[in-house]
Amino acid sequence: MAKIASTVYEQIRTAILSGELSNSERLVEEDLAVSLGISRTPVREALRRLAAEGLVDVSPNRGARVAEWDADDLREIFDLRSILESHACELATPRASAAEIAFLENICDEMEALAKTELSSEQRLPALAAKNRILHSKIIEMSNSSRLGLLIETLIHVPIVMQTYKVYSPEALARSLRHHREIVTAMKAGDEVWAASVMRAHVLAAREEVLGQNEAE
Amino acid sequence: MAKIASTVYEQIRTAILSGELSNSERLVEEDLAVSLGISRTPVREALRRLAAEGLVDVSPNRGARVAEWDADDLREIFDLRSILESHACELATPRASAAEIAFLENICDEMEALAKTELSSEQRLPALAAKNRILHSKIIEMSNSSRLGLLIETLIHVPIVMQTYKVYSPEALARSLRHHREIVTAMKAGDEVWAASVMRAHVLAAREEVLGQNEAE
DNA sequence: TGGACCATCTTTGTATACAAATAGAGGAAT
DNA sequence: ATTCCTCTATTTGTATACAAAGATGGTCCA
Repeated sequence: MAKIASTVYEQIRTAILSGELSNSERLVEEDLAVSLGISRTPVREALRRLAAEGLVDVSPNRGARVAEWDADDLREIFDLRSILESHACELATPRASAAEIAFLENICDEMEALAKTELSSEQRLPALAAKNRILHSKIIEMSNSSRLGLLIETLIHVPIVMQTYKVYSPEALARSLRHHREIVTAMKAGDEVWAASVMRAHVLAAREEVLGQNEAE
Repeated sequence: MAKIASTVYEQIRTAILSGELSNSERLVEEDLAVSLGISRTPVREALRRLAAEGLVDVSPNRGARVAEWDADDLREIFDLRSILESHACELATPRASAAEIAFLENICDEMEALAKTELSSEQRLPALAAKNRILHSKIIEMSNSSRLGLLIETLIHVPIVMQTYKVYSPEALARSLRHHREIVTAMKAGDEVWAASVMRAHVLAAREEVLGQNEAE
């Protein structure tokens, strides 16, 4: 898109997803514009775009605020993710090439290796979360349905969802890795029903983990 | 949203969905603005919003065109609809009140009555299509998942999908009505698996009908 | 003290002006 | 005739200006 507008879009978006702008903070066009040294026009465009994605709420004549998510939102999001990512597995399995399966297996190997290292949680979890995202994205990409990918993207681009691994217990993490391995095994075997089922369970397990953690706060 | 911007958004949107703006027509901001007697600013905002919904494609510095959909897009759309609307049935069934079931049964009655009248296709089909949309929307609303509703909305707001009934053969129409009746019966019985299964079949049948018609052209 | 009303100040919505980028027409060279 | 180039005309992207709608704060009255 536009040069400046998409840059500021990315900036605000990253700030929201990383959590540094959360708390239904007000986003005043003029303030953002001067702090970025640009005019209101591209800021406005970026905000409207973020609103369309659901990352900010805008009310007429009252401006934009960072969107908020409660436990019910999270339930909904993980519920839909479980349906859609499971469907992605189903579509991807019969199309998977040997190279793609090898790629997925490699990520599983790396994640298992990472989990065993003596690094602190602060170092390990972001690395694991990154690989987790790559694995999920790859499967979605393999499903060859661009719309499916877009739908899932709009769902998972929510701060808490993006930081899922940060709230995982060691047991939950171990289980997550076993799910991954089993999903890839099922895909390699060409068993799409198996793969889809485990993916469903995998995402629903993540939901329980996140919701439990969230209520504890 | 804004007064003018949302009005023009609705106008362009309706024009696209009704098909009067199809054919990947170019949408020049200035032209739209003068023809509506307003400035480019709200037009621009409307176009970006339509782009976010997928109804128009915009390229940097090159403007907006009405989006196009091919057979593969339709396959994808109906595939995802079948998954999501089926899930809506599953969620809606255990929550359905007697009044809601009665409402759905009433729509089934009306559609069956309409199908039997001697009106010409030109009069009958739009009326049936309208009631069909109400029935599907009601079930989605009953699922009580706002995000699910939004996802489905972004999928079905595509010209050809909106005009599905217009390409139905009499047999396909009859089958569609029987599906509806069976879905409602299953929901009334509290059998969410039954309801979801028929809904899945219902949407996939629509896909075949639309794709068959589309290839024939 | 509490609440309603008014003035003002802030912030959004729209219009206009200007800069940057692209598309298209026309001409020159092969 | 075809291809490539340049120049111009359109069109988009951004900045600024102004109008309209909300928020804010203070005063007056009970």
